[in-house]
Amino acid sequence: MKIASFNINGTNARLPRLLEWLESHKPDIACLQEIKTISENFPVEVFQDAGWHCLVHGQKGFNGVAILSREPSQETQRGLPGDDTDEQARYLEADIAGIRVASIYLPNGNPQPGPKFDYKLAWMARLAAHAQSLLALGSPVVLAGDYNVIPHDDDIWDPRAMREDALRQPESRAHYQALLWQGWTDAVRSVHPRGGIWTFWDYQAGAWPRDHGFRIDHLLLSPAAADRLADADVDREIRGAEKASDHAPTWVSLR
DNA sequence: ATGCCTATGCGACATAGA
Repeated sequence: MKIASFNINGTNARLPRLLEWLESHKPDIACLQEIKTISENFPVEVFQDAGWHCLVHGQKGFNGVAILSREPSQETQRGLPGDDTDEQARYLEADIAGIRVASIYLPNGNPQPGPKFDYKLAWMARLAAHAQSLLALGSPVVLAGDYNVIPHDDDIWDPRAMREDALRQPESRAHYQALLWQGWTDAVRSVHPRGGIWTFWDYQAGAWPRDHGFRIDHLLLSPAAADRLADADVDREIRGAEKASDHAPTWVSLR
């Protein structure tokens, strides 16, 4: 059972690349972020014709998450609980083949300090509260998404880079670490404990050819899911394609 | 010290991303 997280940076701009990756790398479940479209305009028929079940939580212009799966999905949550005034489409959750799976697009938080950074930290606190309730299920849960957090200095090509950025602030890292202390396993970190794995390369300044990347896309496993961990990695070659997203697909394989 | 790119929206530049 291969579960992937992929920030596609725009559905319509990425559709051919996305379909190629689904066909060639064969995830069973693909959690998508930044679909950048309202749900009505997500090309559900295209994916259904290719054999995928679709759940979509979109909004106009920005954000938006979706879950594609080979087996049928039962939606369990749309939008992150804890703030009825939050209208940003950043969380979608479903039961698929006996596994609870979430697609997460955590707020970027720049510029910091400021209201966007405050929103990010508040969102992470809400995520922690909901994640705690998911752990109480005792069943396999995978929280897959773009967390917009660089967890460690060895998760970036140069620890001095991004120093003032919301993605590597101590507060952002502390909220991420709090999730791990709840009992979640960072799948890629577990398989590659020495770091040096990137999931994002900026479009600017030749970041991809220079391999100036960092790791912000994560798959967190509940204990029952971590017991089944077989492998985890990044499909980094996808980043080198024409019209690629600035993120690469990141995945975990469960027994 | 700054901008470098890319995608979207009723668009001819602004906003957001990370």
